[in-house]
Amino acid sequence: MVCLEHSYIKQAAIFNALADERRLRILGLLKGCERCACAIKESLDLPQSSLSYHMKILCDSGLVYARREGKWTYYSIDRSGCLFAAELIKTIPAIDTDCCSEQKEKINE
Amino acid sequence: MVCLEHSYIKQAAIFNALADERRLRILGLLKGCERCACAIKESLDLPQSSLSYHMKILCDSGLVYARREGKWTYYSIDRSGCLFAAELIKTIPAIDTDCCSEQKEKINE
DNA sequence: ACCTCACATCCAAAAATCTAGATGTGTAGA
DNA sequence: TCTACACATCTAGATTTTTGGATGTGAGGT
Repeated sequence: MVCLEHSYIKQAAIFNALADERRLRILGLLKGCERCACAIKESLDLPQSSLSYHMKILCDSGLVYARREGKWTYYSIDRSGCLFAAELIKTIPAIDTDCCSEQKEKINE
Repeated sequence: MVCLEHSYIKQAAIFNALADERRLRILGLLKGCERCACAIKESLDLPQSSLSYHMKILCDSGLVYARREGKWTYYSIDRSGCLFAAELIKTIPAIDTDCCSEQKEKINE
């Protein structure tokens, strides 16, 4: 059983990685295909250092996986990280609500 | 069919609302039960104006619903907003990947 | 009408994030 | 070993976000 209380900071890091238009665009580019930094850089038209900055945020959050091959770095979606993120967000709407049942009774009055 | 390309900004706003430890904590408090601002304020030990600021971000993102009753404002999870967010994040891991099939063939060589 | 309460909004300062040029690091080829 | 390349990291400045006290607003209560 995971203690959500102590993982809010980690959760926030994941959502923060998703909270940027360019990073979402990068994730879109990585859908299904590994790409090297230079390819992403050209697609998004970003300075190299800026791309590197955003890639680091995505990798640190666990959403993206980086693989070094010679001079190139290939990035790809980290499936397990993304599945974790999807699980996280599923817990938020709280479709199955058990707390505050007394309040529900109030509403039903 | 939704054009994801043009909705990255809206998506980013939703994830941005989730990209903060305190806001996640607030969503945790709201799981299943409506709460008034003062209750949340006491749980999180935040100045009133600061709480109001975070509640506005959550409401603007569509994740939380605010209801006025007399002097009090009651907040609750906006289920449809959260379901939309869950749908969004589901599209990111790209479990079903169709693009770049030529690259997959390369890998299989 | 006046007061208080619950909350929203304003505002200036503080903190965090982002940008992009400069520099550093590791790899590969000559 | 020298050079070029691909990318990471550093850095200072720009921009954005957050904070929290002050103030505004609307709903009761007296």
